[in-house]
Amino acid sequence: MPKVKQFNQEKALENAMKIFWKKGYYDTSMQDLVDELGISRSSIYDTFGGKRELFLKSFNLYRKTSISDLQIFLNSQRNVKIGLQKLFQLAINETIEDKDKKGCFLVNTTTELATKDDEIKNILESNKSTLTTIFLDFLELGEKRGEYKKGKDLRSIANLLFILYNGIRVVTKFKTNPLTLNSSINIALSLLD
Amino acid sequence: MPKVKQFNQEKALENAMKIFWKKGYYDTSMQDLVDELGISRSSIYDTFGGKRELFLKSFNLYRKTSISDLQIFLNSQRNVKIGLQKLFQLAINETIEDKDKKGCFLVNTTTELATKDDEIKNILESNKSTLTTIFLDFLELGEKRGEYKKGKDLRSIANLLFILYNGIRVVTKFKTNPLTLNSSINIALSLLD
DNA sequence: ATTTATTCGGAATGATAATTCCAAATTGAC
DNA sequence: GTCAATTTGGAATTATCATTCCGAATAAAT
Repeated sequence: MPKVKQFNQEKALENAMKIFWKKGYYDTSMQDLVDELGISRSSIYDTFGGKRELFLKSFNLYRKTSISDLQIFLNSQRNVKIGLQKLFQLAINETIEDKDKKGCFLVNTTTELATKDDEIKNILESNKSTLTTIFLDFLELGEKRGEYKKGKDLRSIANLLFILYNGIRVVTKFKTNPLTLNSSINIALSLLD
Repeated sequence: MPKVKQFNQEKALENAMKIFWKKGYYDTSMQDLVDELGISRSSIYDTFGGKRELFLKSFNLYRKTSISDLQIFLNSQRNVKIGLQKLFQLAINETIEDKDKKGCFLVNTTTELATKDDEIKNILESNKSTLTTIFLDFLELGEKRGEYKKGKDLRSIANLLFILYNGIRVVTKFKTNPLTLNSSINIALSLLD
C-alpha cells in the first residue's frame, strides 16, 4: 500500500503559521515556506493546497489556539480587574520577549487583508464577536461577585477591551516600554473601580 | 532648454499615497502605480526613485498632513472631552464613509513594516512621541481650564488615547457599528469626568 | 529654425512569484 | 520479493515583479 507521509502534518502547519504570522501574507513566498518547513513544494501543495489555503489554515489554527488560551486563562482568575491587568501584561510581554515582535496574527491580518478578502473579514467579525462575549461574561462574573458596583455598561466596556487589545498589539510592534503601557492599561481598567 | 515636467508632481505623490494607503507596500506593484498615476514608469523612477523611496515619500506626506490636521482640529476645540469625542468620531466616520476602508496609513504601516524596516520604525516612534505630546498638551489645557479636577495622570491618559486611536483604526477595518464604537469611546473618555 | 537638455512611453531585462508536473524513491500489503 | 499506491524533490512553466534602457517627442533658449 501507499507510502506514508514522511513529515508531521501538525508541526508543519504550526511552522507555516509562524512564518505567516511573522511576515504576513504578501511578503511570504512559497519558497520561504519550502525552506522553513523543510518539506518539498509538492508536499505542501498536496497536503495543504495553495498559498491562500495554507494561510487560512494557519490563521484558523492561530485563532482557535488563542481563543482557547484566553478562556483557560480567564477561568483561572479569581478577580476580574486583576485578571484583565494580567491579561494585558501577558500580551505586552509576549511581544517584548519576541525577537521578531510578531504581535498578534489576528491584528496583523486585519490591517493586511480585512478589506481584500471577504472570507478573512468574516472570520475576523466572528472572532470579534467571540472575544467580546468572553470579555462580557467575565465582566458579568465580577459584577455578580460584587467586585464593583452594579449598573456599569459592561457591554461597552467589553468592546473597549477589544479595542484596547488591538491598540496594544499595534503599538508594541515598535514601542515597548512596559511601564508606560501598563499605566495606560491601569488607567483604563480603573473604569472597573 | 529642457522640456519641462508634464505632470503635477504633488498630485502624483498624493495619488501614490492613496494607493499605498489602500493596498499596503507589498501588495502594491510598480504597474499599479504606473496605471493609476497616469505617468510612465520612467517618469516615476526619475522623479521619485524606486518603490521604497516613493513609499517613504507617500508615508511622510501622510504623516505630516495628519499631524497638521490634528493640530488644527484640536486648536479649534473649546472643550477637551467633547473635542476628543469628536476626534474619535471623525476617525470612525472617515473609515465608515470610505468604500475602500483604508483606515490609517500609519497604523497599517505599523503592522506591515515596523519590524522589517528600521527607517519606518524610527518614523513611527517619532510620530508616537509627537502625537502623545499633542494629546498631553491638550489634556493639560483642559486641566488648566478646570474642566476636570486636577491630579489625573494625564501622561498615561495621553498614551491611552494613542493606544485607543490605534485600536479604533484596526477594528473599523472590518466592523463599523458607530453606536457600539462611540459608546466604547465615551466610556473611556469618562476618565476625564 | 536650430539646438539641446530633458521627459516620456514602452520594450527589454533579469529576478522572483505561484503553481504544475513527472520521474524516482519509498513503503506497506500480498 | 513483487506490486501498487503515494510521497517526494526538483525541474519546468507561466506570470508578474522591480528596475533599466533607449529612441522619439518636446519645449525653452538661442
